[in-house]
Amino acid sequence: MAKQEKPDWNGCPTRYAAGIVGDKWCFLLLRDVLLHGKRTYREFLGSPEGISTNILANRLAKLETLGMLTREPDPRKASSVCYFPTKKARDFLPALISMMVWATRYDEVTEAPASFAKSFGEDPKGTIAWYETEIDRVDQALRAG
Amino acid sequence: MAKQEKPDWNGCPTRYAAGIVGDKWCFLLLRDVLLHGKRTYREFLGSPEGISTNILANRLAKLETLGMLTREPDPRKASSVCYFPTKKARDFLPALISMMVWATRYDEVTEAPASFAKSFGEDPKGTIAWYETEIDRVDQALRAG
DNA sequence: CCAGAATACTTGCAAAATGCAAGTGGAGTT
DNA sequence: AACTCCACTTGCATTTTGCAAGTATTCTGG
Repeated sequence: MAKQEKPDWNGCPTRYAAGIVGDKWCFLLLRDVLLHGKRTYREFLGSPEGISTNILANRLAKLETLGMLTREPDPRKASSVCYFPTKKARDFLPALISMMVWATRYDEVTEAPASFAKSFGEDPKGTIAWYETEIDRVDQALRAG
Repeated sequence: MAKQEKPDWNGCPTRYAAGIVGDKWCFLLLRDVLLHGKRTYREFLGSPEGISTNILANRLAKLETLGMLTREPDPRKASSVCYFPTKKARDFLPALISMMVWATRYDEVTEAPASFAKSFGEDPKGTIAWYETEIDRVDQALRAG
């Protein structure tokens, strides 16, 4: 009557994060949504990494399924679609910024100014709040039509 | 005489991070090294996600190339090998913990106790210092032979 | 109202990455 | 000398990716 050992695939928070962020394209899409104010398919396609159209469609669907994005018609134009970050995605901001701070330190060709890491180190909450405000600005402008 | 536009593949810190962490297996190996004190091939193989041997070898080499791990003979046994986290890897701890805090909030079957996120929220530096101490303990014990 | 452009995808296919099982080679142990 | 343990490597079938082309719906200008 030994208790069934299930393969330990649930429960580990790192593994949970890896399931979402442990994919280059999902990771970069989150950057585009959270940091660069991108919301449409066309904007995502325009990112310098050059994601291909089928992969983009696949990852947008994945991120929607995972509760990171919501897919809504563009109020400005019915033929267009917007992907908005959910609260779950916005709450990922501190982790994303943490990774940027780390990368800024170790990527010798980084574009990010040293002041970025410094300001986050001095006032993490303020830095995050600033990005949240930017997200609100973009989304409110869009939803207003 | 237009200046050559290079495809903007360098410089973005998020992209730099994505190049390392935007891979499920690298991500989980960093967890094993930084959080679970694993150092040998055999220990990594034992993780519940079940990485296969060729992929493990490939990712260990990748992480070594990226300066996240150093490969050294095991002082206890010359036929064995240890992978130690570099400073660059250790400096990734805050980001990793940030992601765990986020995952703990959104993974409804998380194993992590609520107290974990709470203690990190109240004293992030202390939490990170605690993990650093653990890493030192493991590595010093190993290197002592 | 209609031709052409724009947007958000889908499809097909070749190339690359992955997962699995089995094998290799060297050191330690009996 | 035989056996075991460890850290990989190899071969091969399956899956995922990247690229190019195509489709359906919605604007836009004349």
